[in-house]
Amino acid sequence: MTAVLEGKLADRDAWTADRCSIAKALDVLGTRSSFLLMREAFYGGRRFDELARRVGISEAVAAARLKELTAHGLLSREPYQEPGQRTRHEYVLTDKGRDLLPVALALMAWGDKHLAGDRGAPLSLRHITCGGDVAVEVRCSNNHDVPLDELGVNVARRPWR
Amino acid sequence: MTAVLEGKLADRDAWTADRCSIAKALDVLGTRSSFLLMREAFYGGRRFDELARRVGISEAVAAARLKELTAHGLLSREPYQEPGQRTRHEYVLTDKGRDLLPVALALMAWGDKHLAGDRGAPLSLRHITCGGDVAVEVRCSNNHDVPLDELGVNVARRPWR
DNA sequence: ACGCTGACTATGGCGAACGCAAGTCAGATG
DNA sequence: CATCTGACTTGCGTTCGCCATAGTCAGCGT
Repeated sequence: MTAVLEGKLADRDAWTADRCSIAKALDVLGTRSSFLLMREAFYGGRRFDELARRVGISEAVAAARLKELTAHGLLSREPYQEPGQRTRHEYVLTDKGRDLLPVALALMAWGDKHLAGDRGAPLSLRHITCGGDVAVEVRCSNNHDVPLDELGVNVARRPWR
Repeated sequence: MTAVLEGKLADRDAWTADRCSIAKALDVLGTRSSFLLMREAFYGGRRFDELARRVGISEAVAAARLKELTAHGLLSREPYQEPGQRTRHEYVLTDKGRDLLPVALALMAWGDKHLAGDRGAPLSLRHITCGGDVAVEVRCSNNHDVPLDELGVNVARRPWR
């Protein structure tokens, strides 16, 4: 019960996953603290010490991770000023960072299902404009739910250039 | 532009994400090598040295990670025997491991979009029973696509007990 | 000019993750 | 019985991620 490797991929010894996007993504989000900082950004966290505190990491680590995340373009460091306060910087989600939402929610859903204790999932998600429950789904363009054994993996055709 | 924290969650100082399922999931899948081993399992990898080689990690690390992944119930270690060969063990996906598919595909999609080089996404996915392209989507029960700013986050009601 | 505060930086130390190289072990084959 | 091979284990050294503590720095308010 695995994915179906099609075309050239069928011969498992004829290729390696060296350009794998999963591996590249893990290089960017390699650490627990990076990912949890993104979680806080989704929840609206913006200020340095707030992010560090909520994630539960030291300020030194927060500084290092935030530097990486901004360097990779997941967050951007923007100046802001509260009245009567001096200019400071806040960390806001970029489009690239926002696109991680399905990853975060998929991970949350998996944890809710398989790791939550007796008390079940701590949070629930709903679509505020219609009230419906929210889930992450693997779907095809004909709107079928796609289980692993119906997932075909191919070498992508080279985009025209 | 963030998620909408509703109910008790609205006061960001009144709670911490201490039971967060994302954090728990990251504790299990904390390392790059763990996750890449799961990727290989999705692709059908089963044997020890095959998994280690394809992920590109040393056998020592592979042994340690596979032990963790089986302990956490994402893989199970099953005996098998090829004709004329002695009994060996292979690592096969459990339901719990298979449920990580949305996470893996979401991560792949993100990497494809934001990290792939000039040559674009290396792999493409299709639904083998209908031919449609496959994607990971954040959807509500009324089938709307849910962007971050329409995502409401609430404290889950305690399941009855 | 001085203090205060938020946002970092610096230093030291620890354990975890990893690679490399070498060693072990079980059992089918000859 | 000796060999061979896949599946590990062991040992060593390095790097990484992290914490704790302490220090720096900028600029607003007084």
